[in-house]
Amino acid sequence: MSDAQILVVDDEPDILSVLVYHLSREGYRVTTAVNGQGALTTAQAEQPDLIILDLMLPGMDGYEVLQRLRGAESTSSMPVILLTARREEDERVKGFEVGADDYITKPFSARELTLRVEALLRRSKAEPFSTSRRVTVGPVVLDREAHRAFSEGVEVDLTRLEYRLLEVLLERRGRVQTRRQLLQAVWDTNAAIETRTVDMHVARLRTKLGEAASLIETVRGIGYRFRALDK
Amino acid sequence: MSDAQILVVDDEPDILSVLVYHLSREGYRVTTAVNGQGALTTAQAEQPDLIILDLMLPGMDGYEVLQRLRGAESTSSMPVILLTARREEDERVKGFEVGADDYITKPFSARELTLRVEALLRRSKAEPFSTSRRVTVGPVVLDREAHRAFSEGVEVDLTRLEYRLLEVLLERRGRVQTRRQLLQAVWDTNAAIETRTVDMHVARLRTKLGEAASLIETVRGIGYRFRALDK
DNA sequence: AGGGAACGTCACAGGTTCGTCACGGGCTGG
DNA sequence: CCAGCCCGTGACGAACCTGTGACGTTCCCT
Repeated sequence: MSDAQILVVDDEPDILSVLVYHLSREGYRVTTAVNGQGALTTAQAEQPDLIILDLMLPGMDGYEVLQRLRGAESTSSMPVILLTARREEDERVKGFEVGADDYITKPFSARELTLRVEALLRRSKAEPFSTSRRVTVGPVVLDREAHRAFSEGVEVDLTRLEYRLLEVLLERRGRVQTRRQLLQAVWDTNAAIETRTVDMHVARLRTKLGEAASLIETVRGIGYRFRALDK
Repeated sequence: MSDAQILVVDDEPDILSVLVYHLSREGYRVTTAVNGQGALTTAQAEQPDLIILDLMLPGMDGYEVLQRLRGAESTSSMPVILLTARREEDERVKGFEVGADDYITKPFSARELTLRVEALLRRSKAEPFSTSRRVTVGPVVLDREAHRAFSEGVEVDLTRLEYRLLEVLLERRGRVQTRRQLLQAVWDTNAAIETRTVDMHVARLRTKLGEAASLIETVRGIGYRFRALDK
């Protein structure tokens, strides 16, 4: 269904071949790398549309690869799915903070894999957010020029922080945002604020959004996510 | 679809050629410049309908180019799209304050590019404010030729600054204006004035406008906005 | 089912922002 | 030179915003 190119990074031959098999069968062009260094080089050279990255790699681990990807201009916005073992689940927070777009826990089913891949590719094709004057996500509309927000057609009166919080959640819709990430994005850099404060503002925002409140989903143990409603 | 002329300013040959290619394909006449000085000269000489300006330029950077464009009569109202590297969220604010109309972050897609170009050309084709002799927004009327203002049919006696402030707010109606932006627009270039002074003038203006005062909305923590009452 | 951790909600104090008043300096026209 | 109007600024109270502790509720794991 698609001719997108996907870079798969894993040092275990078994897993690698399973991934390649399923993705190829779905019609994706697949490139592989077996360590961090190779991943970085290939990402840079081939400019894939998506990267699937195992956390456990010999030498440079997945976090470091991800961090370096995010640091380089030409790869900073590439969608990345992290691949983790079940026992590494606690690590998810760390992964999201470094900039992962999604997670898959081993063992995974073929269906789960392709679902996530499709979702992420679809999203990255959506119109970019940062420069849009007017943003619409389901019943929620943001007029960034006027600095106004609407929910189901009616204007909602948001404070500065609430507005900014909504803006960030919309901009990264579909992706979980940890409390720390939200703090960093909404409150200016390293503010000395309790992460629980984020909860409070999410609650206030939800109240004001009315029916649309449920679009802000709580991801237990991690943070919050605005449900992606891509066409 | 259009025979508009676009000036593209970028010093990187790769990006420049990509831009030229896509824009030409859409039917635009494209002119190029590779540095700030050339951009200013060409903008002056060719009077393009739109300028796409990279922020990072050798010598004079994009901000300075933009500032000079805005300073010169013949180029002051040209629509400008800034081209920036990802990452710099802060730069966006700076850019808008200097007078950018839109932003595109690198890397960008062809679709994003043409969408923004079209949107901006469409917008600038709407009746330009600067040449209207008489402006009517709801109950407020500005006779720019006679330099007189009316609210609900009765003339209101405004001082020079009050008139200019109202003019700027009307010109950018619907959009939030920060105190700094208002200072820049109303008080000519970098006056050393407290931003709180703006509040005072808004207050005076509101008093004189009578019932229409509520059309000037306060956006807490940001600035002011004249409510948009389109036709 | 029980217990604990994570999350939602409430209330409130402190801080910030804004509207307004008052005042003085500066400019202008007579 | 004077009166009158503009205009910038400090002061202050009111309204609003916001961070936090406390407590209730939900969820998950064992």
